[in-house]
Amino acid sequence: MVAQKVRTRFAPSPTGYLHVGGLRTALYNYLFAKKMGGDFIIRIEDTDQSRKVEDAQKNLIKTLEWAGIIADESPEHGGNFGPYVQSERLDIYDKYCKLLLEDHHAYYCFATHEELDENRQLQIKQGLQPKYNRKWLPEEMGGSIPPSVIQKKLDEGEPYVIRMKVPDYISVWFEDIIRGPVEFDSATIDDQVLMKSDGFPTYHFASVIDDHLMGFTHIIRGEEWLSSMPKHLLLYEFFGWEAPKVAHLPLLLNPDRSKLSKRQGDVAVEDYVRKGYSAEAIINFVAMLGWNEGEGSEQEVYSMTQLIDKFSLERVGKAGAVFNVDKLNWLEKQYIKNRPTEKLVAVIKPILLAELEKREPLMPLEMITSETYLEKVIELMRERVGFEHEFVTFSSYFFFEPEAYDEESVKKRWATDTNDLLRDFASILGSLVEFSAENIEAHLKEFVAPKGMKAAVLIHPLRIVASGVSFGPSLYHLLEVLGKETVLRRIQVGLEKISSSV
RNA sequence: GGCCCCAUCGACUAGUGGUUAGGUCAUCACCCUUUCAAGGUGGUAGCACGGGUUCGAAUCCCGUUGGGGUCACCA
Repeated sequence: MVAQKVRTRFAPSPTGYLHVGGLRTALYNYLFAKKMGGDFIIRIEDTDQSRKVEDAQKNLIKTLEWAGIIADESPEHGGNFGPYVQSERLDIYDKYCKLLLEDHHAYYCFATHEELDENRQLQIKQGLQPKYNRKWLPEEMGGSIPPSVIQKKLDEGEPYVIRMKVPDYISVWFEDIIRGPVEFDSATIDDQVLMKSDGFPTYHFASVIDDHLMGFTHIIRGEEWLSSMPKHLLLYEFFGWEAPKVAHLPLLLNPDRSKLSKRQGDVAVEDYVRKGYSAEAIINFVAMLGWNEGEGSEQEVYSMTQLIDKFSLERVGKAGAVFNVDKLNWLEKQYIKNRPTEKLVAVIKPILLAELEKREPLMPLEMITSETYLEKVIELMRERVGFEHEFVTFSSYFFFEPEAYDEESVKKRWATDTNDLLRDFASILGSLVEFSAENIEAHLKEFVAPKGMKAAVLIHPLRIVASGVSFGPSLYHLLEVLGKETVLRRIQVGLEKISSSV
């Protein structure tokens, strides 16, 4: 037998942003499909019209693509199994629902919301599991409603839903790729609504039909679906279809181990994008939340290609994983450290240009926006920033004059003779022909030595007047990159501002 | 509450009967150093508990506890 081509799907509902948990589900589906040489498909589950959000579909797909998860078939790019939006497949669900009705696997239910609620309350009060009481189960299916009554209601145009009839006294068993065998008693399964009164199918019904029709070989989804698996299995059985293999992923957790939610931090991928995390770091991070290569591997940094190469569902863990931002931050730094300079230049330049819309530099515009200048800034800063945008925001003194001087540092580093020293050394700097780090260092040491002072007495004040802050790259290199003109100006300005405040 | 799933350092995890229980993040100390990073070295820290099975259990079985999910005309 020729193995069929693997097909997996990510099936979000267009109700808003892409959740990081959703990103991981999509990623695992994608990795598995690509690893197996198969296809990854995006399907939109918009059967709840009331929760539909404008543009959500577009944003979902856009965000996935930003992350590097490109679908082989999707509502945006088409494919041979469309339409890929469930609201465009209504006639299909109708057709299959009729089949179920004919085969007595489903029945009309005219119960009102009030009735259902009442019933539920009663059952809860009695300590029972809330379940539909099958009041509308027709005679021919073992219930008490004669066909004529149903027909009459139908003729009168009474609103109704269609429910599946869960067989009594059976047990539903399946093998989860991640969890192994799982078993349910049919007594615990409700007669799930298949078609809602607005004519739309429920998730359970639509996804089973689509998963079959679209030819998916593997269903990889969150653990929250595990308990509805038996319903889906029953539907496959009703239709006589072979069920796809399933894998239920462990959930992503808050630091307090509850299900990952807002309130305790950001859950939208877009939030992390906005903060400046890169696709590589987020994908890498999310991939490791629940999966690892095993076999003694100690690799932490994986590219998408490597992930595809190494991924396997068998190595996905069973327990929920806490979304720990510390490690994400560390990964982001790893990527910045190793990203090619020209790539960083390309990213930083637009950020700088945007900043230049808001702030006026004193340094020559051509200079600070030039590639060679940006390359130097990157060289000095790449091991000191946590995000790409920090090349501009965290070390803005490479582009703009310091607006203030860190008070505590001034207090700590300024002695009575500091201003004089600074002034004297400025004139030495002014006379330098070669304004290089080595040369600056040599002259500074020469200047300080005969006075019996340590270089630090000048180094720290110089850094503060040059940058406004007490931390940063090597002072000598900082000065070199800034250039003589800027350095002299900043010393001058710094002396004025600081002496007036000290 | 019923049903289902899960359980190794604070976090992510390696580990599938015999290991000084390993790695990474975080944390602490030291080194490097003009600062901040980066880097280096070292440290603190874990098998939830109780029973079995076995010569021997983190590993297998049962129970307890704890956590989570789910019980909608939402997905």
